[in-house]
Amino acid sequence: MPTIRDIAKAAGVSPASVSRVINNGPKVGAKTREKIKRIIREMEYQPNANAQAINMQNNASIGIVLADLTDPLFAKMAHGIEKVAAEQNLQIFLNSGAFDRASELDAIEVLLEHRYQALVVHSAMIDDKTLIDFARKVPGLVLLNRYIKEIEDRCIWLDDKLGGALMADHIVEKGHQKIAVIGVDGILNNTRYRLEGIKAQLNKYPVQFEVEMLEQGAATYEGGEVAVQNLLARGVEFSAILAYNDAIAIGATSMLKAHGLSVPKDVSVVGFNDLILAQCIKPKLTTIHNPIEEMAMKATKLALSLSKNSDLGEIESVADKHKYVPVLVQRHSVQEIS
Amino acid sequence: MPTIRDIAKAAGVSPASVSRVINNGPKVGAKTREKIKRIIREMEYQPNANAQAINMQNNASIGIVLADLTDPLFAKMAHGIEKVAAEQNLQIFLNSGAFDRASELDAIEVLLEHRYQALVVHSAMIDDKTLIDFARKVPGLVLLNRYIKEIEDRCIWLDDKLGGALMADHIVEKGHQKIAVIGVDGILNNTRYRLEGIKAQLNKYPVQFEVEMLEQGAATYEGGEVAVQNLLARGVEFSAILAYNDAIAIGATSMLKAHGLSVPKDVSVVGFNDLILAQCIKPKLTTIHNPIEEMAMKATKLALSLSKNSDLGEIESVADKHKYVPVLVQRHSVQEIS
DNA sequence: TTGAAAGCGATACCAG
DNA sequence: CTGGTATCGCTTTCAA
Repeated sequence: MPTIRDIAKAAGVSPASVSRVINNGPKVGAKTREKIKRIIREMEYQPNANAQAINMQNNASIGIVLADLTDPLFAKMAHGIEKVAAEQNLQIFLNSGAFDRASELDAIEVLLEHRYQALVVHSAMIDDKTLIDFARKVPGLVLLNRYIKEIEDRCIWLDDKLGGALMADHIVEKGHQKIAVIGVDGILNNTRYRLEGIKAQLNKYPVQFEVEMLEQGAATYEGGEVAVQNLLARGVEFSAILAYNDAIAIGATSMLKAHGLSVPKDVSVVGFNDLILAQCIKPKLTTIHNPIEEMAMKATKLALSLSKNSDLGEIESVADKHKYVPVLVQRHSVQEIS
Repeated sequence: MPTIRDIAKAAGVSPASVSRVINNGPKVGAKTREKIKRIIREMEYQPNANAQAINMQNNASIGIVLADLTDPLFAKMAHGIEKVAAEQNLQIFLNSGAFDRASELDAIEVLLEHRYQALVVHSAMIDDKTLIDFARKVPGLVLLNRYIKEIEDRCIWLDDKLGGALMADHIVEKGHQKIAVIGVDGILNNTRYRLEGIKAQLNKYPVQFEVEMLEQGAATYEGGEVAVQNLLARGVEFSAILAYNDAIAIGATSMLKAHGLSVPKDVSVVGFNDLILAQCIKPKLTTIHNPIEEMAMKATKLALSLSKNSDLGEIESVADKHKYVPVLVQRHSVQEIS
């Protein structure tokens, strides 16, 4: 693999000139430039990005950490990030954490060791304190889909509480009183906030939320199945289910059917996220739209601008610009009852 | 950000010793080692991976290029790669191509510039010739989900022709004669091979494949919808649909329903890939299982071993180890007719 | 066991 | 315009 010096030698110039050509710098004669370009092509020279990075004291591409590649929400996030990266002609380096604290930490650390200046982090398992430390240390680090008060100007998050309230509101308005909720295990705050939203909203009506109505499990199709199975096994009565996400909702639907219960006739179901999945099944799922792609784009832009210009004081209220609002999408999995 | 020299100074030793400690090298006294470690922790020193890479002439992590992050198959691939990366305690750097020749090329190029030695590439838009060139140049490059004869020892692929044959076989055995096929646009060979498999198998029966039975479109849910719409609009008669993938199959199913046609009563549908999606819908989709995760794991291991040991001659027949076989999964979207 | 010093591949300043 | 060269942060002989 030829180096810049090999090229220089072959072209009969100095490495300095070659470097100028590589970086489209000025101060190179037209013929010299052409000649160097030719040699570069002929020798199939490829600049060593590591050597470049070591000099420029930074890494131009943008680094991403995602909690879990198998989460379907991931595709939308990644897509959003990709969009703005493409716009700016930047590469993205993605390092996944596989839903495990140690590997999430590892992923961030590796990105830092490579000196990426703009970091978009979607962490599910790392505690607030550690993330705050990282954020303080790295000006271009932005947290996607997570809210931490102390560094809210570095977070892009969804108003999960509102999301929960939206679900509760809708289902109560449709006349439901016995409402089961399927949440997920883990330290994610999303689930906690959504639950809070649900409870708070329910309490505004003469509908109380009882703990036995809550089932926790995995955030997957299978998780939805077992949750319903447990609910049924425990003999709790319900005419509606509010699920933590679409996959759970769909798993729940399928298990209900297996038990002879039809959706929405016998049980209404509400999902969350509004992934494409929600529109593929019958009945089409009523769910909460999660603008995660926009959020990802925003996070990326923010990380990029912070990494370049760490002292650019934000004037506007952070909450206005960084908190995104979920909206209810009515489809056919909820039925009005008397 | 402290450098190795800062640490050395603070510890009153030479950078050489610090380097040895960082790399768990030998030849460092126990107390010296401890002292250095302490200082490293205190000063929050993080080695500069770029500087390391420049010296070691290579990049230990493994690089991945994926054609399109939004493809659901991607999650499974990524997961497979991730699994073996985690086993070996390696990081993965993913660079996505967004289904566009230029960005796929870019993605590979960037990875090469960073001197990643092990590369797993899932390219959909780059032509054979270019990929062959890359493969010749980079010993640790492996093509996932693609077959190129000239470099078949560097490819991990699915027997798409067999996949097509499996579909055809099953549907004909169930008594179908009028069989529509939904393929996809683009230069992917998968679709071509599957189609060949379908045709070849059909021809073994007294069932001819007619061009008007073929519809091409996007490899998505929406693609399936419009394909069915076109089929119907063109007035072609069919009792079965073989789809390029599950998403298309599901989109097709939904559009059929919209036209008052029920699956599998009026029309049988067969998908491809066997993603989780296939089991979430009603009726559960009969499809071809695609062992993409295993394939991804194999590709990763291969890339890793090639990058380390480029002259390790493979003894076994490549085709036996690199060609994966699809298998039919019968569920409920196909009905026997007389 | 330790340190001095020569690279690794590229950039950029300073002369010419 | 062009070239020499110090430098970036780290690894790795080679001596001591």
